[in-house]
Amino acid sequence: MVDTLATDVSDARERIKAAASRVFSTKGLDGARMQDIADEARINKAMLHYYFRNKQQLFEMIFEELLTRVFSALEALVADHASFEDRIRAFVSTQITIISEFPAMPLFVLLEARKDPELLSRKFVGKPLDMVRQRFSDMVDREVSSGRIRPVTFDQLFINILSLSVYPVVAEPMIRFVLGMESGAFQSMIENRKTLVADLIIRDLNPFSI
Amino acid sequence: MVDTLATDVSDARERIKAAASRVFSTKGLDGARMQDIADEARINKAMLHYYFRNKQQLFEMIFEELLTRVFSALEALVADHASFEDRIRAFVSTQITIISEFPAMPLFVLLEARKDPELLSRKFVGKPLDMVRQRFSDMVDREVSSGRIRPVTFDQLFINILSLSVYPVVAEPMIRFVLGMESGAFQSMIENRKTLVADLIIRDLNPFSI
DNA sequence: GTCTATAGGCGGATAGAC
DNA sequence: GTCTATCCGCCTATAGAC
Repeated sequence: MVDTLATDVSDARERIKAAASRVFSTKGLDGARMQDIADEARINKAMLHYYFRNKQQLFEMIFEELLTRVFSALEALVADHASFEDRIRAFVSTQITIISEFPAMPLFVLLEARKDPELLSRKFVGKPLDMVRQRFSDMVDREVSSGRIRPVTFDQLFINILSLSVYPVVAEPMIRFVLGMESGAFQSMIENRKTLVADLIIRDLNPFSI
Repeated sequence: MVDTLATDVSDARERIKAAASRVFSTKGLDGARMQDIADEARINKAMLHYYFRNKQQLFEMIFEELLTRVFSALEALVADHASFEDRIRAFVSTQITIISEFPAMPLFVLLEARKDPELLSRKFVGKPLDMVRQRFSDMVDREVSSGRIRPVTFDQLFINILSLSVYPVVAEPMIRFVLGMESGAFQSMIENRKTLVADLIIRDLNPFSI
């Protein structure tokens, strides 16, 4: 076992990061207790400060790693040579899968980004985000000008896809409360959305719709 | 001035509630400082404890009032005698307007609801939520069976409307970062969505779409 | 590297004068 | 009702033994 990329659960450092992901993403930065993270990682509280100088530094590391995963999903939009439709289907499905793993993650990311508006740009300078956006934006424009989809702005299309994919997972407590859903029903509803959302988006882009 | 319903800003109690709304909804329950709320309300910290026994009680009052406003918007869905389409348009527009006033509110509502899963049901028992849902659900079913809209489940329709309306406002920091938007551009984009989202939903319900 | 014990401070809450 | 001063617990962080 010399796989340096694999997450080694026996490694304290990796256990801490996994524990911190869970605790931060459910309780937020302020609500999280170093003791909670230590317990979750089956480690002494003092060891947290041995591996990571302080809470803020631990948080920023987790923050960055979570977002890197999310952003890398964007590459499904430009990476391979699939059709426009298939790219959207892949993106929706990936996005829902990732968010489902840490459903509260967008909550704390957005809360912290609001408290510290520079956080995002501080952590993600020089990442290939602009390029991905540009390429997907161009792709949308090509589809529009060739008449394969109806005229839409890239921005609104992107926001629609993200909203329909991410929000339902994040808003689980509210949705289950308002619609009176059990946990199982909620989960299969989310599962359905991996295709349902893509269907909606594709249908909406059809140039021959009303 | 004997209007007991109007919010009297000279009344300390009302100033505190307004201040607490702002502070809680931007910093969350744990991140909010009683001192911040006191400053924002231009009042002494001790007075907070005079008017509201403790932080938790102040929080629960704000929580309940914010959610009551959101839920009451649901009544746009069933209240008057407008057409199905107009009800959806009214609901989308109202929802975006309310959320825009306290954009971070869903963040802290959802975060707290996750930390304390009983919170929602504890605070909202006996409210006319079930009735509104039932009436709107029936309405959807009638539209479907009469062939005026294509077959959809009420649940997924509701979730789509909510996601498209609420999430973009909530996710402002992320959207502006990824799409490189200035504050002004973002706001007019949101304003556009008041009709754009309704258009999308209505178009999607058309039984003669592809 | 691991752990115990403890420092140190922040922030919620209260006492008590006015 | 309003304010100052202060208490006290909780939680981050570190010192220091092993």
